[in-house]
Parts: sequence; C-alpha cells; structure tokens
Amino acid sequence: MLDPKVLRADPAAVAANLARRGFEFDAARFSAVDAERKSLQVEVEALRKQRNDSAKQIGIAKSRGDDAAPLLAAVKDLGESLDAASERLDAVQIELDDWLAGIPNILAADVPDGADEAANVEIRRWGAPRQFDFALADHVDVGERLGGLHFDAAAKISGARFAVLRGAVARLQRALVQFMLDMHTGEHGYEEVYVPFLVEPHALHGTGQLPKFAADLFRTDGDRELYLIPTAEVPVTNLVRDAILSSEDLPLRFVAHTPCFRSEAGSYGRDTRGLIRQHQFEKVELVQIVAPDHSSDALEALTGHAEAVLQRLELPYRVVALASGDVGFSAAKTYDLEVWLPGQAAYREISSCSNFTDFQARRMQARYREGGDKPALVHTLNGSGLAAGRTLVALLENYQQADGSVVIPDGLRDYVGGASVIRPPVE
RNA sequence: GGAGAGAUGGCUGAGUGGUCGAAAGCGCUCCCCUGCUAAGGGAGUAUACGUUAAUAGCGUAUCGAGGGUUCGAAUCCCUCUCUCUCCGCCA
Repeated sequence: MLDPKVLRADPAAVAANLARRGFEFDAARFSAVDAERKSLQVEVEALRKQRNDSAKQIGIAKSRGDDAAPLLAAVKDLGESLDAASERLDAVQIELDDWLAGIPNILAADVPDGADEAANVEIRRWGAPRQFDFALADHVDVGERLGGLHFDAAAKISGARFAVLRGAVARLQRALVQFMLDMHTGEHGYEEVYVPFLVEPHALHGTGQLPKFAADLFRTDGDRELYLIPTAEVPVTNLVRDAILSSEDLPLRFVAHTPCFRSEAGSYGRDTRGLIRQHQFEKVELVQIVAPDHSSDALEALTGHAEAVLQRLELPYRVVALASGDVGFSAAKTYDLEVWLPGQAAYREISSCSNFTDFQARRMQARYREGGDKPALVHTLNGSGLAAGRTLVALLENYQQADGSVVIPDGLRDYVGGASVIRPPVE
C-alpha cells in the first residue's frame, strides 16, 4: 500500500513512477475520490460532534433533574442524517482502500527501465560454467539414473507438477536445507524461525499476495479461510504485524525453512519437465525488518548472504537487477540470483531478493519507535537463501559425471555423512 | 469434541448506561529536593485520521473484532475471534 500522503502531495510523480512498470495510475481520479472522502469525513465528524454535545447536555440536564424533553426533540433527526452521511463515507472509503490495495509499490530510482525480463540488467557474474567432455544430461535424467527422482510416482498420488525424491537424492535436498540454515544462522546473523504453513487472508494481504494474486495460491476447502503459503515470506514477515518495535530491536533477521505451494496458474507449458516449476518445493527464506534508512544497504547484504550459499557450493551464477516491468507488485527493487544450469545452457532464477520499503509494513502496520519519536513504519526485505529444489537441480546438473554419478561439493559433505559422491545403483 | 472463565492504556488493575480516553498503582520521561546507584514532592506519559506552518491547539474514532438497542455504550443484546482452566482425544 502506498502512502496516501505521498499520493495527495504529488500524484503526478507517483503516476510517472508507476508508468515505468506499465501500471496506469489515474491521478485525477484519485484526487477526485480523495476529495470526496475528505468532505464526507468532515461532514460526518461535525455531525458526530453535534450528537456528542447534545448527549452530554441531556446527561447534565437529567442529572440535575431538569426536563430533557426539549433537548431530546432537538436531536430527533440527527441520527438519520448521521447514518446517511456515514454510509456514504464508508462506501467512498472502501472504494478508495480497495483501489489503493491494488496499486503496486513505487520503484526505487535505480531500477533499470524495461518492459519485461529481457530488459533485466546483469550486475555481476561469479564462477565459470564447467566444460563437459561427455554428453551431459539434464537433472531429470541424472536424478532418475540415480534412482532418486520419480515424477510418475508423484503423478499417481498428486497429479502433474509434483515429485517424489528417494534415497540419496532425498537426503541431498535435506542436507541442502540444513546447510543453508546453518550458514545463515551461524555466519550471517539470522534467527531461525519455524512458522505455520497455512495462513489467513489478512497475512497474505499484508505481504501483498492478496487481493490481486489469489489465483496463484492454494486455498483449503474448509470452514476457515486458509491458504497454503506460497513462500515463507508470508508468515515470517507477518511476525511483526501490528507491532511497535523499539529501534534497538532492529534490524531483525529471520531465516525459515518451509515448503512452498504455488498453483502456477497461467504457466501451463512452461518448465513442465523436471523440478524447476512445481506445485510444492522447499525453500530457505531470509527476511529482514530494518529501519527505513538502512533498507537499501540491507538489500545488498541480504543478496550477498544468498550468494554466499552458491559460492560455498561452487555453483556459477549471476546477479541481475530486475527491470521496471519485471519487478514484483510489492517490491521497490529486486535482484535475482540466476544459477548456471548446464542442462538448459542457461542461467535460471534460484533466488529473488527484494526491498519492499514500507509497502508491506503499511499493510501490516509494522512500526518501530526511535527514542521518544512517534512510531514510524519499518522497511521489510526478503530473499530466497535459496530455493532448495532448484539448488538440487543445479547440483545434479553441474556436478554430474560421465558414469552417471554426482559429486558432492566440499562444503556440503559434512551434511551427507561425509559422502563425496552419489552413485547410481548397480544394475 | 464437552464444560466453564476471561479479553480495558507499556504492565497490574478499577469501572454495569451520562462531562470515561477511561480511577489507582507500577514502569518510563522531565523538573524540584537530597553530600553520594535510597527516600520524598511536582508535571507529563496511547494510536490513527481530519484541521493546521506545527509531532501547538481543536475535532472524530478506538476499552479483543463486527453488528444491534439508545439522545448517549468500556458498561445492555447478538455474532465471531483469541486466551486460560477442567474433561475427552491425540503427535
């Protein structure tokens, strides 16, 4: 949610910024609706004051034993006009709120212009793609040869876009999760949290998935309106909902491992092979709650924390700054980490790190207080550190050997019982 | 799943229809006093929105949430949520 004060102060500037996303903000309509809201609010408050004053007079009269009848007669019709006015105010307020809830965040000044991901700007690369002297396989073939990846089994149980992992491959994914959690808690100063995987709509509204993106979510079918989390961002960021933190508590750094559930509506036909795009996947998520003037630096740091995982795993990757048309609804700025996948001969997204400035904080009413100052909104950030399923894909592809085995990178061996390689079962 | 109790400001806790945004205590801030990390005295101490140059005044709203009754609701009625206790069940 954008700051209504900013919208009022300079609607044209907001419109210009949002136009970079390809979002059309009707500044004139905003000014008109907001002006209507204002005049109705003034009217309602004046009527309420009149009513309050009268009620007070009646109370005083009655306590003195005076006749209150004339006073009562005087306010006879007040209720009706007040009801009518508040009804109109409520309607306008709801119209305004619904509209504001669907407006994306203001982009940071340094977000590159461009309509879509083709305009994303590469910031840096790390590592060099390995040269293979044999016919390389993609992660599906590598995983199936290892006996660790079963899409047919998953289809029998749950249909398309699910996977069953077995044996050493299942363990490898678990090892990746532990490894990432240990890095972030031990080296990067994050506190591990365990959170619900089912959340109520207000939590999704707080982080921006609702009301606009309901189609991307799985909703449970029960008396309670609950959704499967599409990312740990939702429950973890909402930890500070309705809170007034002390500035001494900031920054808060949380890391959580959760499964993520995405309906992938609208992505039929994309990445249908393999683990890249699933309805369910494991992810380690980094979340930071910071003071506003630190969020820009915090995004760089958080991105670095995610990069550190790829570096420790010795996986080549690049960092791209998302173009204005590709930045998500709630974010002001986003870096994607793209890992090299030999099977696709391409860099593919494995982490997305964003600064949401005060956009989510305003929706959640997450604030902090500096000394005796008035409470101010915090800034929120998050990033994958990393998506475990896609990291598994990257390992299988980058570390495959001619004989079908997969080498475990040094940094990960302690997490798989010291194993240095996963081999296919003997026929 | 069954039965009961409760939800008030940073905390404890009064308040069952009328100057209640809310007593008192604690905590916190400032000032005074005090020859020494004590005691005492005084003042202040919620949030949002509107108005405004103003984080000064003034107005409106908020006593778990939503609705209702009333000229007037923290107080009465209805619905919901959450917390606690006991029983049952379960990991």
